[in-house]
Amino acid sequence: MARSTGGGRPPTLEQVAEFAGVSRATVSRVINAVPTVDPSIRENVERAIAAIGYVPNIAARSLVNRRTDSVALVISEPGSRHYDADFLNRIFTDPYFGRLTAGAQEVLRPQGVHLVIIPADAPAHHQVLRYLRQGHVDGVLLISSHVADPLPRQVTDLHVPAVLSARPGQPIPISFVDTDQRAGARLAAEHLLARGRRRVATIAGPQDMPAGEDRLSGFRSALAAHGIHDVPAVPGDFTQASGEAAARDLLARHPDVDGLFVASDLMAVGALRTLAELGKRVPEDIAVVGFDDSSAALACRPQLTTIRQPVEEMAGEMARLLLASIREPGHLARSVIFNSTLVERESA
Amino acid sequence: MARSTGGGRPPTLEQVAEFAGVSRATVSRVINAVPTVDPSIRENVERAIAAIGYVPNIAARSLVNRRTDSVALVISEPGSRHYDADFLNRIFTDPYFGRLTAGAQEVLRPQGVHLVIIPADAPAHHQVLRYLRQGHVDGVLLISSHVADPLPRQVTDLHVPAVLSARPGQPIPISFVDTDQRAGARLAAEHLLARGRRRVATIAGPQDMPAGEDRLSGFRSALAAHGIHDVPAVPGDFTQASGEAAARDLLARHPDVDGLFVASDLMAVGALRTLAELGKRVPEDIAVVGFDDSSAALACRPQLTTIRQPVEEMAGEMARLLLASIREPGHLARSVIFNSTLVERESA
DNA sequence: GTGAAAGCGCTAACAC
DNA sequence: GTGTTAGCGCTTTCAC
Repeated sequence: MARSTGGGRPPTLEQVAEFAGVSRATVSRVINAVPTVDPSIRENVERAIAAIGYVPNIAARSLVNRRTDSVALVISEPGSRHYDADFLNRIFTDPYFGRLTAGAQEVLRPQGVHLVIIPADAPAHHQVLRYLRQGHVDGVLLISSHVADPLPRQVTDLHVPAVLSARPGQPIPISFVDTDQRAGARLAAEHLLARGRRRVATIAGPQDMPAGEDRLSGFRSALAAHGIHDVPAVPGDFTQASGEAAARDLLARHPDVDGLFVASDLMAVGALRTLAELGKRVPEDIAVVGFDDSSAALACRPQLTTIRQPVEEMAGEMARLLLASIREPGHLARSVIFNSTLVERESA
Repeated sequence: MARSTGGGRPPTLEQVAEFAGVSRATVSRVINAVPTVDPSIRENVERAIAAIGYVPNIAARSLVNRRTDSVALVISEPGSRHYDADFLNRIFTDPYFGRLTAGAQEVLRPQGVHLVIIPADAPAHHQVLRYLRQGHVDGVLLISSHVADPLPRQVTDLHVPAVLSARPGQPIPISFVDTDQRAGARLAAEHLLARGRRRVATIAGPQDMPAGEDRLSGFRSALAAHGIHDVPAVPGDFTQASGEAAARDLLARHPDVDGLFVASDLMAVGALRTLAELGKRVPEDIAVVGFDDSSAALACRPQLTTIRQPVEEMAGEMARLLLASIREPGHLARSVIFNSTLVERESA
């Protein structure tokens, strides 16, 4: 690490040893909390460390350890149709990623493991893979939601420990965490039916994402089980703007819809805006059910009835799985599926 | 780096040398693009690298180089009154950070420098400082907006190259980039006046942030220059929800306001929502000017007239300053101030 | 133009 | 319980 001031290099373990009048090995033991060190010597060394302001050099340490005590949260986007800026705007505009980060931090931080976030749109994939191969981090939490995203496979080919945030689009041997998306969509369908809605429709997610597919097919099959077979669907891309446009489109073609399932809260917020413009009352004229239970669900009017995914818990589990596979090489790929629940608020 | 599969360690430079029938030094020269290598040998070595799938071990390299070719974008939040989750929700809900990242990436990526994002709320400050001291990165782009944030000073004390995203709350010797906040606020004031508004008010930013202070004082002093001295102000915290509440508060106390300057677009979007609920037409009844020109300004109705900060360019400049101070140790702290401009849309 | 050799700062056997 | 020693994988003088 270059120092812009101070000229001198940072203190080394060697200097601490000299200062404390012990060997390097002993200092190393103190730093690594090896129990077999005489308490008085330990204390002596700790004083020396404090006096000198010593901090272990991570490069030297990880050269021998092969550990960096840090992991990356890589947010992948395979699409090439978006510019960098659009992608980043989407990330930093969707509360989902904040929840993910919070959940992961919760288990990583107490373990002293650093978390760094890396956005990876298609043009950056190469650089991100290089970052991972170079060994900057011990493992990766990979957020990838497109069926065609090549990154999950490329990351596993690197033999870097990794955990995926959702069922992989293609079958690859990698640990992942997910919710039962179809079951969540079924909850939404049944809630709308219970509210007496029969002319139901949906604003779906992108059909090139497993989550988008599953929520749509789950919704439809739940309705089919109740004899409702004709369910209009308009796809969005999980952004608020797309929800707004999709709702406009949907209502133009099916003005009599009285129940609406929207595959993400952000899109639902957009839909709510369109409905307000069209003079539709929610839930009286149209009941709306969202998906995620993100912060957006509470921030809008009326507040959204939605399908809650326990995102924080899921991210925590991802982190736990990752730590396990870092610490026990040879660890088998494992997957954990969470349940989603219906949160009833004002919109349905 | 632990490998979860494959058992074997990644190939080393030594193996490449053996494979190519040259010395380690030569392979190293090829990798580091040292010009004085015989072209045929170079090619030979490159073939060996490709055949073996060699990637330099970053720990070994940076142990001697003291470079990691990566920098951190640290987003700091000194407040202890917020939970982790609130902070992360704020970050991943405010388009500002995406623009910052995009702007920095634009200059870092072509240089082969990795960028990692690290959210740092108060309880994490200690861990982040440790991360920086350990030398995981060569420098840091520090996003800090609170006057009382101790992180900027702590980071400079580490002697890690750093660039701040705004004028530091306390004077410390650190490079920074900023816009002339007062001048921006003046543009807003003059625009409202030019629109014939005289009963103007403002929803200000937090007064413990220089940006919040400057936008308020700049707005007031511009109006004072035109003989308007009584300017109601209600503070928010730059979030949409706070803008909504502040507008409600403001209008309750000053129902006759006809011009409103809101210190961030996100708050302005919230204010717009309140105004709509109150049946106020924008801009007919109340003209509204935002600040930032974020993506939110375009996504709302009516679209926001706002003060544009060239955030991407600013972040790019931060990255350039940082690279300079990494590459030329002893580099003096430097600051760059950008101009803001008024973007006229529908709301004023 | 290329190779030999000496570290970079740390950890982990292995002796004592 | 502590010290000695041999590397970890790479870069970089310094000879040749």
